[in-house]
Amino acid sequence: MVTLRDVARAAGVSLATASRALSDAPHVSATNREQVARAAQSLGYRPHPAARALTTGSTGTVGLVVPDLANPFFAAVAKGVQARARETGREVLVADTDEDVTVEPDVITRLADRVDGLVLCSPRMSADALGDVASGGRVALVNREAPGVPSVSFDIADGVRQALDHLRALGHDAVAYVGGPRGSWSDAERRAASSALAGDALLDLGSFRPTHGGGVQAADLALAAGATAVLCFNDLVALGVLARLHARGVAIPDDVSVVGFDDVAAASLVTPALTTVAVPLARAGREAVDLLAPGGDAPHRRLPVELVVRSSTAPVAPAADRRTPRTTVPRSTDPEVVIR
Amino acid sequence: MVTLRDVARAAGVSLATASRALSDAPHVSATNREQVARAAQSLGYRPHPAARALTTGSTGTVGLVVPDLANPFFAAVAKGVQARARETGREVLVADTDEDVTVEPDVITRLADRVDGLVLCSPRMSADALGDVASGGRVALVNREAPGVPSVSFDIADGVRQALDHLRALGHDAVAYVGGPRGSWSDAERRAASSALAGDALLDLGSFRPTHGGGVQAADLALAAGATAVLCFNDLVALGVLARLHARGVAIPDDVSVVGFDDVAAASLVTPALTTVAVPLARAGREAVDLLAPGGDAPHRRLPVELVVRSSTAPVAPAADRRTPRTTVPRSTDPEVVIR
DNA sequence: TTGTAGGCGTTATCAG
DNA sequence: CTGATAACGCCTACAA
Repeated sequence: MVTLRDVARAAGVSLATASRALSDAPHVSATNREQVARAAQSLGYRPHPAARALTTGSTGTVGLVVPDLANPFFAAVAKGVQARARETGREVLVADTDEDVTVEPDVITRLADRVDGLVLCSPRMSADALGDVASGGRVALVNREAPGVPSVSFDIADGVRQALDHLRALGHDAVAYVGGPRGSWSDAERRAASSALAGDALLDLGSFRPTHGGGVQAADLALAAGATAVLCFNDLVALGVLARLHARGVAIPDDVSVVGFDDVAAASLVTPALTTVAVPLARAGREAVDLLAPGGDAPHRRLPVELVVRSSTAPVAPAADRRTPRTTVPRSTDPEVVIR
Repeated sequence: MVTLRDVARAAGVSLATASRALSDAPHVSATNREQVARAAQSLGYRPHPAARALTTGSTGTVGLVVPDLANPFFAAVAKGVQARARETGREVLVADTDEDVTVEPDVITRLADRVDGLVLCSPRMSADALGDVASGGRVALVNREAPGVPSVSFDIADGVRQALDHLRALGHDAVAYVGGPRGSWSDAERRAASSALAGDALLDLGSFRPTHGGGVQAADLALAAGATAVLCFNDLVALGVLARLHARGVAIPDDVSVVGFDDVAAASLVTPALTTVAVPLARAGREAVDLLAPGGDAPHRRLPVELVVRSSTAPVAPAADRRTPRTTVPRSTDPEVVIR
């Protein structure tokens, strides 16, 4: 391995001068600066990260904690974090909690010592615990807000409003809400917004796992409740609703309209393409790493969202025109079912 | 910050003893060992990673380079890497090349100095370049093989065989292959296998981008070629094929059968559910981090794959029964289209 | 078994 | 402007 010592020797200067030259600090003659640069170049010198970290106290890496890397929502945020970190010359250390709240503190501590700052995406832990963590060093939240901790979240209330306005404009008066996990910050936001906007007009179907399966489960409830439109916690759930409604013989969007949240890649690829509230995931990731910079207080950035209307929503059909859902649904592994 | 020095002082022993005690090295009296442990515990001592790295030369982190974190294939591998690293007490530093071959070397060098080992997933760079990189330190490949470099890949040939056998058993004789990117190692594997197995009986549709869009494009070609079954480079492509065939009014699996590769999550959620070759992605990630251990030579592990038959494949229909594809396809944003 | 001391590669402080 | 030199926190011969 080639050290700064080697470079200094090759350039015929002292260690100190070499160091200053390379970190283009002031007080270095132009000639020396160049000598050193040349020597470093030709020797292929690369500063030792650990040594640098030891003296400066800065590691040049940011940490990222997500519940599940395989979830497209978090993957998108991770891409943003990664991209911004790279642009600013930092590396990113990721940790996946596997959706397990109880490991969050452990994961965070393990990472904390190795990074300059920590981006916590959708942490499930309590606001208090979050406060403690944040007091230990620079932390930024994504898709979660907590007092005293910088965060970048989304204007969920506005997203709900856009979705509801859209549905109302199409004539839907019986719209159901498929909730996300209890205790989830972003579900609370959606609920608060929707009840403020629609009040009792909204059929609350309850809380579901934020997965395809959760949507399947919710779809039957929506049907039983006589909903003509369904607003879902996220796209994965919406996809599950779509699949189940289809299996039960209800036409989308003719018989019922479905709206998702997030605008994950799959939303636009599915048939019918999903109407959903697009959320700037990657941008959130990028901004979060910028919030890690020591700048002053704890800003709460709220990114704008936008309803993208695709094919899963349409004007309400008169009740008489709606097919009645099948009560028996064929096994999904049976090829016969899936003909369309 | 609490250092080893503090712990030693609190325990009433020297630095060296404290160090030995904590790394449970031999030659430490039981009492001292316990004293130190207690002190460390109560002070909340955590060894400084950089300092440790500086002396030991080992960072306790593994690097992971993937083309695209948002691609479910790579996300699954990343989860495996992450899980295994965590189990073995290491952290993972990820880098996303954004599918850009030209940045691979740069990304790799930047990471190399900060990690004990590097997992390269589906690198696009040349075998030679790969060899150079690997010579610089411990490297393991995933979904790619190169002489002299440890790797874990998949038994692609067997996957192709299983898919082709399945299709043949269903009576398909006109099966088309939708290829992946030129120069891709795994596409080369598929091609080699399929031509060895089916020879001219297989209609080679050419190379396509390994995305939904690539599949859309390929679908029309498959129709024009009169294929009754389509084998795709991966699931994303297969999903594109499905969507396009559907849009053109051809029934799946009645009119044409479609097979994917990878068994990404979306494959089982879509309607009709996709028949595909399941590949142990997470396991590959895990095994790759195990290959990073200094053990001897350069093993090439080849993981078994398995065809999972779902609803996108069925026996060939007599030609007379097949609908003729639409020649005009409605805009995908038109809700009318997507009724099913 | 224990402690002392040197060194890992850098940066930063201080005299020159 | 430059060069010794002292940290940074930890590990590990080596000596006691």
